[in-house]
Amino acid sequence: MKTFNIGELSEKSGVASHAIRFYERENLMPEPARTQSNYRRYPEDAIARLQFIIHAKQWGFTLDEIRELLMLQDANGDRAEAKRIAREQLEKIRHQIQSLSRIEAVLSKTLEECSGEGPMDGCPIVEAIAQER
Amino acid sequence: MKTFNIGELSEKSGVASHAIRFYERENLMPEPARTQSNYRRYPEDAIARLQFIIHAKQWGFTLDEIRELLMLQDANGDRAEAKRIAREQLEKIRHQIQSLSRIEAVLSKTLEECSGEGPMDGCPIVEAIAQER
DNA sequence: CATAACCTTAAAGTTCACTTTAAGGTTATG
DNA sequence: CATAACCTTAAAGTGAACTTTAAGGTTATG
Repeated sequence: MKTFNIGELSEKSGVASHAIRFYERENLMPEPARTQSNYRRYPEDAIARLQFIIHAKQWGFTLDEIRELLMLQDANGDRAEAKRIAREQLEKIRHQIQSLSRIEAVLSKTLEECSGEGPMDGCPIVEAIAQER
Repeated sequence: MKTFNIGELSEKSGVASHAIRFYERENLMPEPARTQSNYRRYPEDAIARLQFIIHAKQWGFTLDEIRELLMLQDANGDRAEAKRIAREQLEKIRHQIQSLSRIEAVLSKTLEECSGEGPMDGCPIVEAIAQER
């Protein structure tokens, strides 16, 4: 099986070498084997693990949550736990969508109302922001 | 007209005293008058200004953007500028809603697929995150 | 008139997720 | 065999938006 230096792993995974070391310190990546000269040597599946991290980040998981998921995987832990983490994440995302949608509605309505001409005094945008609600 | 110490303003506006001083350093709040003993003395409209900042933050504006809006107001500047800032903000919010909605769809589908029972090995949630897409 | 509850400043700490810098040691290339 | 291109560590820096701490000075209360 092939093994990689940190630079090669960085290229293959799209994660900067320093970020990989950072993930190691943060217990997201396991400590890899070392060469005689103390260089990190990674097995091939390190690529998949980094890509898991990247995707989980895109899904809005924090590094703390990702660490939890990875620890469950490493321990071949309980699926119910993973489901709980994912469900909490879904809840968070739905909340975000809701509050952003409310803002979107008010902001787009306000923008329609504002001619974009004249001085700030009485500008509907400013007044909408100043509004209590 | 009434004037306030920073603590009273903090209470009335719901913004911590230290945050108010921070906003002053960041040019979001004007330098207020001082008493003989160098205490800040705020006029009543400082409350409205802080509430404007709070609401604009809730709308997702950064402090940089809020500073811009406040400067436009202070200068009684051009409404077209304010509209541009608000339009950019609307664009950002729409983008966020779109990507969150995509994530919501995949995540909720994945959660339905996962029984929540058994070991992690083969868990659809983990596999969905690991997936390239 | 002591002391609690305010106020002042400057500077450092917080969180997140890294990136950058400094000061080296190692390996590959011409 | 010089030198470029890697690798190592520890520590500091980044940015956003504050919060906390330190070390005081001032004002209100019993």
